[in-house]
This record gives sequence, structure tokens and C-alpha cells, in this order.
Amino acid sequence: MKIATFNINGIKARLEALVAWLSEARPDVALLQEIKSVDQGFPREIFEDLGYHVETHGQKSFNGVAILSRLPLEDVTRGLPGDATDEQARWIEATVIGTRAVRLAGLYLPNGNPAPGPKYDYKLAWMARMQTRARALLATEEPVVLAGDYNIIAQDEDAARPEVWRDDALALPASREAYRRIVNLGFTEAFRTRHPGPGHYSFWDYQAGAWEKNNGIRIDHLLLSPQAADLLTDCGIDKEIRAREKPSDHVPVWIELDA
DNA sequence: ATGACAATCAGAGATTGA
Repeated sequence: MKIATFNINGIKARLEALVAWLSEARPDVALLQEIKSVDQGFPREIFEDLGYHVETHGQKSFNGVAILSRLPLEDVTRGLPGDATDEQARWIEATVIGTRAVRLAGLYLPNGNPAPGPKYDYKLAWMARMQTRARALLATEEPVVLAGDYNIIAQDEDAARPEVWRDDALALPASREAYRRIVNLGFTEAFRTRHPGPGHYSFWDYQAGAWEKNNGIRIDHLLLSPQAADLLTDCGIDKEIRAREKPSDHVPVWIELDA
């Protein structure tokens, strides 16, 4: 079972690029972030025609997450628990049924800039809520994958120029600590089990020739419960699609599970 | 210190992103 996470930065703007990547990479499941569309505006028929089930949790203009799956999905839930007043669409869960069932969460973690400030407070509060939900999912002792745009540079080696991120919400000590509190519940960060060391990125800014200079950061992650980590056979980043026409500023990160 | 660049909504330019 191949599971990918991809911040597409707008479904309308990314339709052609997304369809092309799906046709080549052929993930069984694609967890999408920043669809920037309401549910009714998501072009679900295009993906259904490609053989995907489509589940969305959208919002007008901003945010929005979706799951595309060639395998059946069950028990779909929308929204991160813990704050009934939170109207931002950043979390969707579903159980995908392969040779065994895997619980998936697709997430778009708040950016948090500028820090300090209300947006940063929201980011840290959101991460505390995510920690609570992650603990509950771990307690099921089933394969669980938490995948998405974490907006977290976990270590300096995850940035080409770590010094410019030092005071940024993506890399501040409090951000990294909040991320580690989630990981340290007992998750395995999939990419680092296969690819240690610097120079691996999942985002390159549109500005100032960041792609051409390989001035990237690695902020898209897949966290695996112990039962999911047991099933991991491969992990990678589809870096090359960043060089195509009209790309997202993020690229897909994927895992292969024996499930 | 600012803006670069892109997407959205709207129909200009503000807002958001990372």
C-alpha cells in the first residue's frame, strides 16, 4: 500500500499537475493539503474517473484537506477534536482497507507566523490538541499513519539555510518541542528511517530562486505508530516534480506499507 | 527593513502562506 502526502497549494491551480503525478506515482492513497476549496467546489469526478474514492474537508479560499484512495475508505471523520470553535479545515481521518486496515490522518498544521502572536498561539494550541488525538490513536494499537504538512523544521539538517529560520514559527524551539512531544508518544518518522543526513527537502519557496538554489526545507512528514512502522518497506520524496510547469511549492512524500 | 512569488476572491488589492 503506497500512501503519499502532498500539499498541492490549491486544487484548481494544481489540477493538471496533480493528475499527471497520480498517473505516474500511482499512490493507493493521496492525502492532500491546502485544497483551498469548499467541498462542493472540489472536482471529485476527475479523481473518481481515475479510480479514486474522494473524501474532502474543505473551506473557502484557505486550508482544506482531502483523501484520495483507490482502496475502500471507512469511518471518515473531519476536524481535529478539542475545540468546537475552531473552523479551520486542517484534519481528516479515515480507515483504508488493504490486506489489513490502516487508520490515516491527513493534516495541515498551522504555519504560526508571525511569532510571537495570536497565530503562533493557535499553532501551539493546535499541536496540543493533535497530541491528545495522537495519543488516543496510538492506544488502539493498530497501524496508524499521521501524514501531512506539519509546518515544522524538526532539526537544522532539515533546512538548507537553518540560520534564516531560527526565529521562524516553523523552527522555534517551542515548535520543535511541541512536535517532539507528539513523536515521542511512540511514533516513527518514516523518512528518517531510510534517509539520514542533510539535503532532503519537501518545500522550496517560489521566491528568490529557492528551487534553483536548492534552498529548501523538509516540513512534510509521515508519522507511523509502532504497528504501522512494522509494515514500512520504503519511503521517498518525489522531488523532481518541483521543476515542472506550474508546480506546488511542496512536493509529495510517500511511504510503502506491507498492508 | 522590505520584497521577491503564488493562490484566492473578486473584479483591486488585501490576505495568507513558509
